[in-house]
Amino acid sequence: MDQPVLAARLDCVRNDTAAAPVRDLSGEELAAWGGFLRAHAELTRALDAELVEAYGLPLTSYEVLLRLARAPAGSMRMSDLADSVLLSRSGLTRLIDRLAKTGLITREECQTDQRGLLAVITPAGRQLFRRAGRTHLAGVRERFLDRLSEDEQRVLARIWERLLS
Amino acid sequence: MDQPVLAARLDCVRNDTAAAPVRDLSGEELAAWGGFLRAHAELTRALDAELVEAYGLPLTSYEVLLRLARAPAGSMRMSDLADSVLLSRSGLTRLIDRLAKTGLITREECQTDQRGLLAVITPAGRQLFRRAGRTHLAGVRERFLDRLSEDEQRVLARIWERLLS
DNA sequence: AAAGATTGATGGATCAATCTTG
DNA sequence: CAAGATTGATCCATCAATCTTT
Repeated sequence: MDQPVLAARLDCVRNDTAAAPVRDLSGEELAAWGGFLRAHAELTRALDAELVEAYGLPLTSYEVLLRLARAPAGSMRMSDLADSVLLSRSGLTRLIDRLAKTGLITREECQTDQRGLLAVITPAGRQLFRRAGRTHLAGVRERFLDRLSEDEQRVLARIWERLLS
Repeated sequence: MDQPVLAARLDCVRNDTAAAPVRDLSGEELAAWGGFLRAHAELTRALDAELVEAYGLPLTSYEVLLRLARAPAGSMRMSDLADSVLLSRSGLTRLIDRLAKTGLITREECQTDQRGLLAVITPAGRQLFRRAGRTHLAGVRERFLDRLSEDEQRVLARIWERLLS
């Protein structure tokens, strides 16, 4: 059908036969960066599989339940929720659709602003969250936290804070 | 249509009204783990967008070009390639389809084993890889490596190695 | 039968366009 | 018109089933 994207892009970058001034990653740099990518991939894959296996609940859905369970009145505006779980608006809309279909979440109108909608966690949602939380926390501890010293945890926290600022 | 997954799963975990013996994450633990997730999400999102914007080349495709460019003869078996970029077999098949359609990769039969196929990077693929590599490395340095001390890089490398073993 | 690769069905995410309310 | 949310089209990944070669 299409495929024009790459072809088009190739045209705009003609003629750079000049030498490449790119220093490759050093061994240490590669270990720091590549390991980061690989560790994330393996951890999230394992944790997601674990939750799906035990409760049919993917990791992203768990994150949504987590935010709502922590929020006052168990509810949040759709936009805020989307931001907090790093999902697009439309992505969250459809995720909430799914969670609502299984009764873990309901939608409520927002009193102060008729445009807004609230996602609210149901009692069933809270119950599943509590159970899944046990599994999930155990997994995070076993695969991640328990393999780090307190010192290393502090170093990591400092690093993430710097990267995200 | 269906939705039976969650409902079914809820049934199998009846009756755990007992107290939850789950200690929540401490502040430091949360910072180490949550920051890890968040940093990964933001970094890969930005790096992917950068490559797509400049070359129409998503990050996963770039990774494939990288592996092939480094491999002897610019070629790898489909299975090995799939493993090395952490993709399922079928996922890789379709990704190679796309890359072949734009001329960055070709498929070749494997001489020693008629079952196998080789993915081979083309000259056009190498050229795009070189260009995209500059962009990508610069991005990784700017957003990640340059914000870490050498010491921190070493600590990270040690941690990833431990997590992945 | 097992291994390598592909295909069909489906899940889950995105962007762009749209609808409603402020 | 701007903001909140949803819908339509599409992209990218997975699992399960299949086909070929060993």
